[in-house]
Amino acid sequence: MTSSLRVAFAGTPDFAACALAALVAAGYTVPLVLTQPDRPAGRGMKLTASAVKKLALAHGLAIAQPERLRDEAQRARLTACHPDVLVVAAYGLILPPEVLALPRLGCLNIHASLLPRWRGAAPIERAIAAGDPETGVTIMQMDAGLDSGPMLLCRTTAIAGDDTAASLHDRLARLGAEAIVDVLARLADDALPATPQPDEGVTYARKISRAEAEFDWRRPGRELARTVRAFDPFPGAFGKVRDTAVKLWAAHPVPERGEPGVILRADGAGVVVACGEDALCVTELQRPGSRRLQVAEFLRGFALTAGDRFASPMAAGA
RNA sequence: CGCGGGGUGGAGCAGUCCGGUAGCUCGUCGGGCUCAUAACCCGAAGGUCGAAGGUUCGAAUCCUUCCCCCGCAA
Repeated sequence: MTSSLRVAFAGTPDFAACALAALVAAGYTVPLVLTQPDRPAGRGMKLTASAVKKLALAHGLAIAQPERLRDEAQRARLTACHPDVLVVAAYGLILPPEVLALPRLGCLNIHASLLPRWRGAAPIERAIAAGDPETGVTIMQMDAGLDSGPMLLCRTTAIAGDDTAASLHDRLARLGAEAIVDVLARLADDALPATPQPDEGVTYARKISRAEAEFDWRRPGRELARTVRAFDPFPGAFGKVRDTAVKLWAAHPVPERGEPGVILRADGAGVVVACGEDALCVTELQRPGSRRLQVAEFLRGFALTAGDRFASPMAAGA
């Protein structure tokens, strides 16, 4: 690799780390890596470095972890490293206009959806939950809006019936990494036209909240089944039975009917819960303190039977 | 010191508060019943009760330290 591009990087979680790894592997000079400050996280709330920071440390790259980028002082190190381009992936900070204008070739963002669909925070989860047949990654030139900049390159992938947020995340992270390397190679040749995002088809992928992880059983089983996959591994769809929050990790819709939330059957084949339309057959679950278990094993330690019912969060909140 | 649950034959759990060498469901193996079966009946194998130390005549059970798994909260 003989590229002379100086590629600064800004990102935080695994999705971003995957891209950074690809840039390093491709031989680019990465003069500075921006990532979120270490935060208390996980059990014990210990201060934890981001995935990007760990990778940067492993490669001996310079790291900056500003709280914000509004002040000149906070941008000092970025300015000083004179990047040709700044690659941004799931960074978690708003880039002010001054930063967007700083690199000679601008700022490129790796976004995990086929823009303009699913702009925003949780594109992977929303695409699965919505039942999209396919999704992908988009490399775009960043502008002042939220994921609204002109597109340089898209890579698509079909969403399989058994894809979870985890599996799709990993696939998109790899696609994104390949795509950004591809774009940078062509960017140098100035051979990459930017396509403005169409006004049609814009949707926003709002952040996944804990509240929506608790199932409203009045929704169709088909939707709930997709949500189970969309919320795996985080935050994990769950329902409350016998005063216990039971997480649902695998489920499929079945053509049965009943009062929403009521368990129609519970055996080694699955726990069948009635929904708004059809029913949901849950085949992998987890109770607090325990691990994920296949139904048969789960039922040995937590006896659910026909007639038990999952609580309805909406009714309780009203 | 963020809060909390748990590690018991291959799997999932009970027993731990009120110490006395372990039980349930399932699986496995053998036999039986049956046209047949993932069903049913009879029998068997299989556990240093996460690790180390301590208290005790005696510890899965009480005390100390450590390792591992997980839920909440971020």
